[in-house]
Amino acid sequence: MASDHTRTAILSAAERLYADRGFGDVTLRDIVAAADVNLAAVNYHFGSKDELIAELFVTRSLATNRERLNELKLAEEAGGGRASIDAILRALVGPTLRGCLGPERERSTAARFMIRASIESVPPIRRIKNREIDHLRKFAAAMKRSLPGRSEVDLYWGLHFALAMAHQTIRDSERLTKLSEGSCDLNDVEGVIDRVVAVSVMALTGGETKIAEKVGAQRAR
Amino acid sequence: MASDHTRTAILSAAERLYADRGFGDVTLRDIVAAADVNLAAVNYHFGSKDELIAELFVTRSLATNRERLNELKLAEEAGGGRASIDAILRALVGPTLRGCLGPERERSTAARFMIRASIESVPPIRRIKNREIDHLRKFAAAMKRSLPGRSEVDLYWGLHFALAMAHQTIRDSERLTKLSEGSCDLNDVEGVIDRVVAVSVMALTGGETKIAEKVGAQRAR
DNA sequence: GATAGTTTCATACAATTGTTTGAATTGCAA
DNA sequence: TTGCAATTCAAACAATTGTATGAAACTATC
Repeated sequence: MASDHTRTAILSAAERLYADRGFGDVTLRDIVAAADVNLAAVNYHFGSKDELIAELFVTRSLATNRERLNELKLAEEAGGGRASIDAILRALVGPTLRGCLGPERERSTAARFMIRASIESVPPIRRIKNREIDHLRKFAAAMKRSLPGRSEVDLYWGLHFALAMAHQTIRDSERLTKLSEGSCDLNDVEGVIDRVVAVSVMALTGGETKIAEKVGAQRAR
Repeated sequence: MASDHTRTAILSAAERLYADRGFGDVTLRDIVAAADVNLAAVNYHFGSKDELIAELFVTRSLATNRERLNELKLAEEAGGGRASIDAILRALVGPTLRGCLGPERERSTAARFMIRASIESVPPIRRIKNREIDHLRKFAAAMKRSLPGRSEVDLYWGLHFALAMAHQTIRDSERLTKLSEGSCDLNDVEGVIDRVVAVSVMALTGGETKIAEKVGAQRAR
């Protein structure tokens, strides 16, 4: 490989086009035109369109996961091996939200690409997301250390809900903005993170009896 | 229209195929083959493929919205015009979750179709979802009546988070099952609803000071 | 039972798409 | 320079897809 020029030109053109127009209506011809390379170059360098998309997604995905684990490590070190549940959840949802939210005009191509990936969910990306579980398991383990008294089921539900709130906020920030007529400030990223974390922490700690009673009562029906 | 036979055959074949195999790889030819009608029938009866998909989705969507509003009305009548926040949120997320969750083998075609629609988010469906805001506004109004002391921003966030938890649970129940190695019982639909509602209620009531402090502190940075 | 309107049908259209091919070009090492 | 591998290129391939067409079949009304 003399110089990655063609390869990187394809990658960045593809990321930008997918970010701008979605996976649905961007063709390889659009990409090679924007990258100013030959059509066959995509298959030569990546094998197929899906593998190109996959490479784009794994790159950004691994970066986010690294940030998450790094924040988790810092939190655990600060807590002498046991991080607070607040810090754990913050490490989980913080990098994703910071990466995708914020003033629309300031959003990087990478951010917009990841938002698209979150909304459209095309097959090659779905396949990769399915392998994300090992990564999440590390957070589940940390949560278990942080809240040893809590049942595993509750922890998993808490983790699930935290991710749900974060992802839906990314995916559908527009709806919340419209619904609230702009009064919910999605540009205040740290404020959003605080909200998601606060609710998640409450789900995992505050409502112990409440949830246990309700779910118990439900099951006994 | 002598008999809707062709029309309904197309609708139910399409719903089943989309439910089973997703929007991505079901063609009009697949649908007409399954419905045992002519290819041109789709364009004749629906105008276009997208309009067919739209009709499928609006039908199910309106049904869910009716259920939601009905539950809301019952709750408000029971509370003398002011429903409890618990009941409001239950009316919001209950119908959707009941419609889409439950034992996989017992799921109706309609349920599986709506799960697909939630996962794949194809353009005609996205367009319809964007018009859902008026419907949600009714729940926001009910919540406002139920929790007059709460700021509107908090209410919108609570509504947003409730829907986030419900939808992510539908969209990604598989991940939660795998992550928890089956210990999170997603077949206990009422139990799931209880969890979502309980967390949402806590988000809207329990943590008032906590969230206010945190968000406030954050904003002051 | 003729007629007008509706519905069905086979077929073709037109455009798009990812992929492949084989030759040309380039870059680098011997 | 020569030779070889890597890369680029134009062109074509092959398959799919939604849609349009115009004739045929059907239905119900008068």
